[in-house]
Amino acid sequence: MKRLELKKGQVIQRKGDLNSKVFKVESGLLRSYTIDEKGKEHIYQFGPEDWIIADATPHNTKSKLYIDCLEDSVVYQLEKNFDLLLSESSKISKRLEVLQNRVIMLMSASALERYEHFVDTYPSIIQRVSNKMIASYLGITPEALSRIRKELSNRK
Amino acid sequence: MKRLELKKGQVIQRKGDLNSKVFKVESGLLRSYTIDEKGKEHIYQFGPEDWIIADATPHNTKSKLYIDCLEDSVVYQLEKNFDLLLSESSKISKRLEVLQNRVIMLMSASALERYEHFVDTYPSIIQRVSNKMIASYLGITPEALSRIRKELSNRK
DNA sequence: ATAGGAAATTGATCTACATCAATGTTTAGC
DNA sequence: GCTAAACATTGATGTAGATCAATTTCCTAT
Repeated sequence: MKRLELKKGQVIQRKGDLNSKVFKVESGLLRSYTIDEKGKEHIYQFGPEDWIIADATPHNTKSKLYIDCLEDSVVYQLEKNFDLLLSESSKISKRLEVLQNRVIMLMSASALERYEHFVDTYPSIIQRVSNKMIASYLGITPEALSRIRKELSNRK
Repeated sequence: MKRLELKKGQVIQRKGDLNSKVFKVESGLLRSYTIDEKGKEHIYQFGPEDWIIADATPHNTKSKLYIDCLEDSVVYQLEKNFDLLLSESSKISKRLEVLQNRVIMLMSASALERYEHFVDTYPSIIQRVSNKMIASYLGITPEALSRIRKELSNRK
């Protein structure tokens, strides 16, 4: 269990890397994301303090996600030995819950609804990342997000 | 760990039920799904033999998913005591992997690409469920799926 | 075998969001 | 404090997939 002090912008895992690590965030903010064939980024998860960030592809196969730091961060790097992870069982069930909600939102909610849900669920993250990144997490373009935000501010 | 023999169509968990069970499929086929405000179904997961189906909302809160049987099935019902689940650690990592792929596909792939991916990944399920259900899993309408299938058959 | 109901298909139209392009506004480094 | 680059906003236009409606095909139960 290695302690890492990381700088904003630092990439700690690349798509295609052998996937054997799990990162536990002590402070700061990480994110995991993919880049598709058109070069577009899709943020899969934000990882603020106390969250776990990892690629879920099988142990020691090529990872599908990049992981980098959105803020200066301190993280613990664990070998992706599931025994360790499993000792954090409440974190796992939390993770499954978050993922389930994410899939349900992506399948059934409009971009506006997904944004409202995101704001309600992760109010602390909103302040810390760009709208471009929030758009990427929601699966929409920054332009679409800008219009949604305008629409919401007009309502009040 | 209770053994249940279930008939096709039987609903074993409803949205709003107290969520404390995990189902392990011995034979047959289950599915979990939500119903949105417009009454539209969105299939979250198929559960063929040897899969685990559960709602990931926290233990003993109201579940967000319905679970029912698409075929006559035999399942083991476990209390959602994560110790038990955790003893199945490879299943958990598999589940996380599947979920990760699902989110990535939903965010970044077209309906056609998602369908091709589904066919490649779950060839055995295609034969066993209606196109309507596959559409629901992919997050599209049956009409859209019908057009995609037509397009694919024309290519050959 | 047959009737009733679900599922699938097809066409016409609509709409949410993407894309492209231009302009304004922050932010970070020297 | 200035400059360059990244980010955000706005407008115009395009498009994938939704919706609605009408058949047609397939099941299932009697």
